[in-house]
Amino acid sequence: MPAAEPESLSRAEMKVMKLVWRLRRAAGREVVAAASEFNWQPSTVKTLLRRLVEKGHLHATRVGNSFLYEPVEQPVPALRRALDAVFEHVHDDLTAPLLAHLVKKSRLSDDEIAELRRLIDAKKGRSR
Amino acid sequence: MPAAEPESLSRAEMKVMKLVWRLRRAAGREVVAAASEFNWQPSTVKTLLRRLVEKGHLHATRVGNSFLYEPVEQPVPALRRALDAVFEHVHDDLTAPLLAHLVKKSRLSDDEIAELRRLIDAKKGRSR
DNA sequence: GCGACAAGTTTACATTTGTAGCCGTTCACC
DNA sequence: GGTGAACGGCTACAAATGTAAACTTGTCGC
Repeated sequence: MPAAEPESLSRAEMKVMKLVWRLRRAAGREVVAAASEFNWQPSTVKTLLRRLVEKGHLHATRVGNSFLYEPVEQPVPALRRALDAVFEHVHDDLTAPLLAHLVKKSRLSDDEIAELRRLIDAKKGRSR
Repeated sequence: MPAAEPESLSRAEMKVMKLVWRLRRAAGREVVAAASEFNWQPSTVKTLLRRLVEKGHLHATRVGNSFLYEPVEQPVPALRRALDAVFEHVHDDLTAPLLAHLVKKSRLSDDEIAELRRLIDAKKGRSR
């Protein structure tokens, strides 16, 4: 059987996932600290962490009296799905302006720029 | 005073907005028809349309016994915000793979490709 | 061993969201 | 002018979400 569709993340849950991804893995306390950025009370963060574990997005291992939380999924695939959702059901005509926007505001290294350019050139001729 | 932040769209509401954007403007009945794509009952669509009007995302004008719904905001700015939300709080390192993914799956015309390429080249040197 | 503190667990609760039924009004046609 | 099909309005309601206080328990220093 194929892996079950990952249960979808609410906005707040997504924010927590991003914190954990940024920390790569973290004790509850660290997530709470990082979440001060959103002005959330500790209990709020705890609730979100618990829900994320329930939904299978985080894996928690007991360490002493606290938990270490680790993302079950890596950020890139997860964010890719989130992006795909935005583009879903959107007419092709809108793709270019949106991509342009993202490219403009992105911060990329020269290598990344070169790679991206290669990808774009590869599309030529195969265009719509 | 600056325009109030547009109230955020729920997932279902976003789907309806995409339908209306696609139709450019539409009578309730047309949206209902288009929404068959999601297997929604007519009342469901009605509720969503009403909420979107309440939230100020759609403008409704009576025409005979029905309404004509028009998007208050154009799709590109709205979708841009949605995309920005995905990238928010995400480490720069992840940007390139995500952009690459989007570029790969995008369907672009040769002109659009050329334009995008110009944008990318413009970033060179100014990179991180 | 005891108390203070920290971490997790339980419970709470208003709001938003997803999903839809039913009712009243309005047209269009007979 | 009556009637039925359309259409919007009102109401509903369970589940998910955002937000957090209160409670419990484990731990570490004294």
